[in-house]
Amino acid sequence: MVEKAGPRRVTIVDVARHAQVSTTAVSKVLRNAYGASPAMREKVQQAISELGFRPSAAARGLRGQTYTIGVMLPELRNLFFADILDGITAQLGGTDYQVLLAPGCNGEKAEARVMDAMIDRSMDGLILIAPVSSKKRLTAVAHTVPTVVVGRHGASPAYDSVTDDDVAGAGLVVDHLVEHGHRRIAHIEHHETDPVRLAEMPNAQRAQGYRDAMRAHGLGDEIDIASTSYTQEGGYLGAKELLARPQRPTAIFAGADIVALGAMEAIAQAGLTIPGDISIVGYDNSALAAFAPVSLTSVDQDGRQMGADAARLVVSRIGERDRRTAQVKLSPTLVVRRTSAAPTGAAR
Amino acid sequence: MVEKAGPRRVTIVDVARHAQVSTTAVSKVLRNAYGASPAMREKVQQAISELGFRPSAAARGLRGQTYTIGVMLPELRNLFFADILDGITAQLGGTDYQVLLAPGCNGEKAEARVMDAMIDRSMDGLILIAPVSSKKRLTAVAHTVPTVVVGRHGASPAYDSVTDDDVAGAGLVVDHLVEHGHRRIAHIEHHETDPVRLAEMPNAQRAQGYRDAMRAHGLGDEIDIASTSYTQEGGYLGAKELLARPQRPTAIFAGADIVALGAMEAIAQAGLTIPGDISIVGYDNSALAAFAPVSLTSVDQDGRQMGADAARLVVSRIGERDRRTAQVKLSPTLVVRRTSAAPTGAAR
DNA sequence: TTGAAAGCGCTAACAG
DNA sequence: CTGTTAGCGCTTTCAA
Repeated sequence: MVEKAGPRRVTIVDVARHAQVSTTAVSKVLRNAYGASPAMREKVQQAISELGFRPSAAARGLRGQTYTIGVMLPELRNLFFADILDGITAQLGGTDYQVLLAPGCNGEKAEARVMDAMIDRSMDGLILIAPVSSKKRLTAVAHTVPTVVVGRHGASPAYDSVTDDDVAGAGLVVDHLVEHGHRRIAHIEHHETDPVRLAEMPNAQRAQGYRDAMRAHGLGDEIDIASTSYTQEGGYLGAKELLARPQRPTAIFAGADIVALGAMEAIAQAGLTIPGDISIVGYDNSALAAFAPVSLTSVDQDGRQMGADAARLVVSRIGERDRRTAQVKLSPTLVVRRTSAAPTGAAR
Repeated sequence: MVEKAGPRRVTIVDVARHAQVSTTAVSKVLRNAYGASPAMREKVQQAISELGFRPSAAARGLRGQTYTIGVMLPELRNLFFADILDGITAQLGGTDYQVLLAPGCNGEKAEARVMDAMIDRSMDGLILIAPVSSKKRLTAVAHTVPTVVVGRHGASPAYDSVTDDDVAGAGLVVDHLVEHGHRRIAHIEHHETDPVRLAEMPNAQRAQGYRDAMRAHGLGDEIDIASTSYTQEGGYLGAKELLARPQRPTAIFAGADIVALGAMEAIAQAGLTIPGDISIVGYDNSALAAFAPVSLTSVDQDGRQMGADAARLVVSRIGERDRRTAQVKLSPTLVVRRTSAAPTGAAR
């Protein structure tokens, strides 16, 4: 039998009556606010636990905070995002804040819908991970609610940002491959045309870092980019394209681990071996890259740290909305595994 | 410069004034409720879009619905859950409901915290994916808010449930391996002692299905189970244990894809090849299993369908809270890839 | 069909 | 330090 709806929820009024104090007192205890004697706190706490009272976030949201942080991320299948989330939840673990995330925010339209939904629900702060929305849109959102943007370059006066140095990361990859004697190093990038995003999105920065590093090594003529997307399919198609060149590359730098996986599929289909015939390096050092059967050389971004920084910043901004914005920039490292090695004589 | 907080949000009162009607009328239009003429609807809709009004979910939650469905799932790294989520969002795409999920709910304590958080936020319905909480707890939650439990066997009068036939899935695996001539087929299970969970959790059902199928093939004496956990590490340790047997198995049935990955690592470390020396089969057919370098034979559960069913049920229960509970049970299929084959003479 | 008015549970002025 | 009271933005009786 399903009950029609249990006994009415315990409210702050019930607690106040039970503790023989005013609702204000209860409210103050709830928020650890100033102006409540230890004795009063004690009494109220006891009443709260005796009645099993839990404050309604909806009601709180109408006046004050909801103690909710919204996290928007492009997709759940990218395991790197899970690291960021771990960092966020770890940082917020001891606080009263609850993290909620919205799935399926790929594309500008879906992002708008999600950001609106979070604002409608009176969330106290937003952490936007690798958003593709226009800067104008992000700025508008940040003016409405404390916001931290993760994984997008360029300082904003409206929101804090946490990024990894993608130019340096791409440089690490090229350096590593050149050290092993590679010269024909190709890159698979996420296609980008919008000028703002060309400057701000990590994918564009990685492509730029690749170009810079190639030139720094005197390999400007060898620059070869397949422009697809940061998906498994994009990696597959990009690698197909690169393998069809008259002189195929001896190494491919994929802009993301998932792209590297697609590329590995294409390479296997072409009957080539990794790293015998061709080396491949990814980006993100997601859990995937570490899996034994994959063992992908990749750039590590310390997603946990990025998440922790983002959480710290958003809480700080909730407390002080008009402090100047901060830009946190972390340094990547290269994790060498089995997919990269010196080119063989034949391929060379 | 960060603005102190933009101009006050547009409220239902502003809309009513602008459209020259009552707030009641606006509320009715918002909810598509009975009792508003087409002309009135028209006027109100226009005012809403002119002012860019968006209803506050916090305020709505105080009286009516919040149009929010909460999804709780054990972890983000299991890609199978992403499929379920896709099904949920696809099903809810056309409706007014917004899906929000809470990360990091591993363990009974974390689950309790998350379920409470969702109830505190007046969510209209909950979808709990593979929860480990006690049945009593789940029942209590379901009495408070419409709830659908996914991936847990056993009917409840309090909540609807969506499961996949795990006994049948395990049977498919054993059948497949036996057909290829395997006899020493081992299993890595998620350790379970709680009697209720032994009957309800998918992991226990899979182990049971494995035992049943082995006996059905007259291989009762060959039953060999390593009891660890459904994690990559659990797979690694489980495989190590199985490989150390005097007579090592020729095939391992891992209870989940992630477990299979850990096992593959242990197998590679032992200098054995897959499927030459040992076949391995996973469960979930997650995106991971399909990756070229992994190419894992696995049981497919159609997570999208499970998610869609769960979403449909929760919406239906929001509309009709005291209808009898439903149990949806889907049938799994086996996807054969490169990690399973006939045992070689030597190993046999 | 429409609107006035009374809350939902909580917070924040303000008074005592 | 404590309590009274007026809303927050919406939904929902209940009259008109």
